[in-house]
Amino acid sequence: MEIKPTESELEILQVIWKKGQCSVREVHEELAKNKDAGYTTTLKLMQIMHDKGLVERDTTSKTHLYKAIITREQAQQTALDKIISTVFKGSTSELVIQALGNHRASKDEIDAIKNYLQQFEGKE
Amino acid sequence: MEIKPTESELEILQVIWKKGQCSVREVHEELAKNKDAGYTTTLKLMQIMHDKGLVERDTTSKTHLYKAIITREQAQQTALDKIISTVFKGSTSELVIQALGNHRASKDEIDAIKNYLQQFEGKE
DNA sequence: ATATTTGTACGAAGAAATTCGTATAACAGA
DNA sequence: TCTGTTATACGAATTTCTTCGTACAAATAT
Repeated sequence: MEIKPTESELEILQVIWKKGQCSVREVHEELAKNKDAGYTTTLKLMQIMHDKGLVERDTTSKTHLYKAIITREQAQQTALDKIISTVFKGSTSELVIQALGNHRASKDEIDAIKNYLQQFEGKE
Repeated sequence: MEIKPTESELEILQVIWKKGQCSVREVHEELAKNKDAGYTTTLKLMQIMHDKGLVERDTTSKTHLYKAIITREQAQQTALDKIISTVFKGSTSELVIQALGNHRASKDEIDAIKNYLQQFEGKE
């Protein structure tokens, strides 16, 4: 099963992931902070996402509540796989280095990564 | 100036980046290995890319030769920026860790990264 | 009770990306 | 020369994504 949320769907998923569960209204309010689109646009997108199986919803009360089916990790993986193969020639390390180099990762971030890499020590 | 190649444009750019310069035919043959689309489709896409300023071309001979204007690094950066903001909550380290964790980077890749991180030692 | 607000459903317009057919020019070989 | 091949140009159909208007049901307030 192919799960590749579109750009707009990803914006919506972000809100749902953050809140855990929410109504169209909540998602819309959140998006409205940065974007400018009508309420029914958000509604329609969420309905489509439901059709596609990206989200599930609780329709017991009038205001439906949406939850994500696809996890943030899955979406991250899909996104990574795609760009690693399309722009990084399949090289994970190139991606990592480019990410660290141009995004000026903070000391904390660098530390987190160094720490993470520790676990590979034994395998060398 | 916004430079965001589409999915198909990226596939084409990959070939051009690899070969440095090439004809529509060459790009098409390369794409045909994995994909199944007509020659004129590739041609049309490359013409559009030219209109958009993603590629430049030498039209002195009958067979036009295309070169990339946008560099692989630019495309990498654009792609990274996008996914870091849309699925990684703005966190570069999360992206790095996810990339290392799920792509089973090889020992060589891990080494390359560790090596790269050395340069941050002084800053700690 | 009835008017207003708040919600879903859904068709369809609009925009962007992709695909392809056809016309036509340049070239190469018989 | 004329025939087949290889190119580009370009209009247009298709598909996918996004946006919005309108209809109508449910809840709320007056």
